[in-house]
Amino acid sequence: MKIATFNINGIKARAEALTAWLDAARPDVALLQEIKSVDEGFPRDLFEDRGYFVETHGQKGFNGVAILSKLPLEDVERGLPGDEGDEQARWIEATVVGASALRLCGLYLPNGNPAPGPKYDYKLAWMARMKARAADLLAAEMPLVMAGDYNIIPQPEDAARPEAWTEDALFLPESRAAYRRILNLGFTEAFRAREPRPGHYSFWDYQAGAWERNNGIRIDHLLLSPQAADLLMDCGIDKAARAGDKPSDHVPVWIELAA
DNA sequence: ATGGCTATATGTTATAGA
Repeated sequence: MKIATFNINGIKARAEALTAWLDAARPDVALLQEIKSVDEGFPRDLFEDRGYFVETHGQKGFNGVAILSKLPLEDVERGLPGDEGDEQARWIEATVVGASALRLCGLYLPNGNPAPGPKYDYKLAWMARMKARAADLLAAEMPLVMAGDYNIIPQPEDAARPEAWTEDALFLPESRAAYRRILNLGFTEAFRAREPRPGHYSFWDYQAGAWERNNGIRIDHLLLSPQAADLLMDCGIDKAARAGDKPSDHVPVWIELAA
C-alpha cells in the first residue's frame, strides 16, 4: 500500500498539478494539507472520478486537511483533541482496511513564526496535544501512520542552509525537542529510516530562486508506529513535482507498506 | 535579505505562509 503526504497549498490553485501527480504516482492513500477550502468547496468529484474515497476537514481561507483513499475510510475523526476552543482545521484521522487495519492521521502542524510570540506558543501547545493523542493511539498497538506537514526541520542536514533557520520556529531547539518527544514515544520517521544522507528536501520557498538554487528544507514527514514500521518497504520524495507547472511549494513524500 | 513569491478572501489591499 502506497501512502503519500502532500501539502498542496490551496486546492483551487492546485487541482491540475494534484491530479497530474495522482495519475502518475497512483498512491493508494493521499494525505493532503493546506486545502485552503471549506468542505463544501472541495472538488470531491475530481478524486471520486479517479476511484478515491474523500474525507475533508476544511475551513475558510487557510489550513484544512483531507484524505483520499482507494479503500474505504472508516471511523473518521476531525480535529486534534485537547482544546475545544481550537478552530483551526489541522488534523484528521481515519482507518483504512487492507490486508490489516491501518490507522491514519493527516496533520498540518502550525508554522509558529514569529517566535517568540502567540503563534509560537500555539505551535508548542499543539505539539503537546499531538503527543497526548499519539500516545493514546500507540496504546492500541496497531499499524499507525501520522503523516503531514510537520513544519519541523529535524536536524541540520535537513536544510540546505541550516544557519539561515536558527531563529526560526521550524528549527528552534524547543521546536525540535517537542518533535523528538513525539518521536521518542516509539515512532520511526520513515524517510530517515531508509536514507541517512543529507540533501533531501520537501519544501522550497517560492521566493529568491530557492528551487533553482536547491535551497530547500525537509519538513514533511511520515511517522510510523512499531507495527507500521515493521511493514515499511520503501520511502521517497517526489521532487519532480516542484518542477512542474504551477507547483505547490511542497512536494509529495510517500511510503510503501507491506499491507 | 531588509521577505524577492503565491494563495485566499477580508478583494485593487491584508493576511499568512516558512
